[in-house]
Amino acid sequence: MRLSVFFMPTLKETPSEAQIVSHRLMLRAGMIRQSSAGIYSWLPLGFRVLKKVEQIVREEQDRSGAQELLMPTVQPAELWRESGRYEVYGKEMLRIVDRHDRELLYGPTNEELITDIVRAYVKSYRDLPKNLYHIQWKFRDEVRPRFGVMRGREFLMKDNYSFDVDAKGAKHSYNKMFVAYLRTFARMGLKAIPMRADTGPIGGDLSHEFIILADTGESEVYCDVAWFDADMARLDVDFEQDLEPLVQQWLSKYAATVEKHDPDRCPVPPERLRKARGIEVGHIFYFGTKYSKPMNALVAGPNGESITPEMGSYGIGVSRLVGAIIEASHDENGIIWPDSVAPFDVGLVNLRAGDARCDAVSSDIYNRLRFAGKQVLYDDRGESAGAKFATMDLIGLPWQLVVGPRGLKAGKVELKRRRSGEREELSIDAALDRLAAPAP
RNA sequence: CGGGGCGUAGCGCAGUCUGGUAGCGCAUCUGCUUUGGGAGCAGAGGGUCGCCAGUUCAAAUCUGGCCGCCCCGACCA
Repeated sequence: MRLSVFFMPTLKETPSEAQIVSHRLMLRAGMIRQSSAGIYSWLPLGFRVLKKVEQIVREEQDRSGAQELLMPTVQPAELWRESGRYEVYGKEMLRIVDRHDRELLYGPTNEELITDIVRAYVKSYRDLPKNLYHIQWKFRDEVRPRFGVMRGREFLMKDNYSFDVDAKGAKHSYNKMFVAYLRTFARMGLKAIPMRADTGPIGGDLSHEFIILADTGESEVYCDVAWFDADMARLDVDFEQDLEPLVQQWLSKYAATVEKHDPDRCPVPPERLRKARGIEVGHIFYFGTKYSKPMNALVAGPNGESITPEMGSYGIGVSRLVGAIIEASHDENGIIWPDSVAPFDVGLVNLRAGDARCDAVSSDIYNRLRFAGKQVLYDDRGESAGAKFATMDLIGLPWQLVVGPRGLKAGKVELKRRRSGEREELSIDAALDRLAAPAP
């Protein structure tokens, strides 16, 4: 993409409403635009990141054996009356009346809808287990939306729902998501710590929140110092094996949200315990028959008896993750995208747009990189060098490839790694080879 | 919902107290000169001062009502 035509309205100054760094940087980089409180448009740069985050979530869900479907944003009130949540949910749920005076709602979550689907078709214990998910926009009419996409009213969420014949099966489904979540966040370069969590109004007795430590986080948490240098490397596991030992191994390092932390019963000695703040990016629940029972979602058992499936639900805040990644990865000059979610792989900077040689070389590099499968943002504008570098640093692409007249005299270009700031003078071919290689 | 703040050009702000032709910086447009870390000069365009009433010869400015946004708290799969 040529920057001269790309719709990326960057700002030199920080809009006054933005309080935290991720919100400020998303506005300055032209990633989002607020439409009303807690509701945003995703502009091209931001949308590219959102789609990459979504795709990683999708791939790891699929890898775990979950199946993707898509449920609507608007749901009938009657399903929520069946579960009893229509009255309970309160003003946070956006309620709508259609032209026939039928009561609808904009879905804040989908337990009722998925349970309705499953009960319609799943009639035998042999059809279980099932784990179905979708990635869909949700609306929760938060009392006080804030922090940009971190606490919006409309937000993109991956939510899935497991149905098992018994508690043992449900625990396995839970563990599969636990491992899938560790993999998902690790791929985004995040350290998301699984913490014992309150189950809240969703009910149930087993729940973990995946939390990224950050001073701007809204959750108060306690954890073992061991987490601070824990390696969150990806786990290559067979999801069908017994995952309980692995999960327990991860849970052996203490971490809990403030609601679940009991100072008198904490297993971690005080000198090893840290109080911190964090951003919740995922939450998994096992809640048994809380929905299957009132909604009468029954399957036949081996002896013809009725079995009420054991359920769990598992959420990842996809749009929130975009902000959370920035909170976790930035410097004073701007965003530093992890390679896996960067909106482009390479920023190509033509320092002297209009100069025949610089234009020709830049254009050639641009094409060669694109044919090699790289996503390239080519700054072909006639701006000053300082403005170009500032823009590139702000939007935080993993690599910057700089073409300028001074370097070209020696046949060299400069390759800069955004994360480390390391710069190298290389021949054009060497620079292209370096970019073709897997990231360090 | 309680407390506080703000609303003036795309962004950041001054002007409001003390009523008298709507300003500054950045951004945008034109021209020339520039270009290795947010360039210079010259010129130009852009605002029903959130909305509605009221007071006044005259309202961005005073009064009342409404709307929106932000912050603290309560709230929060």
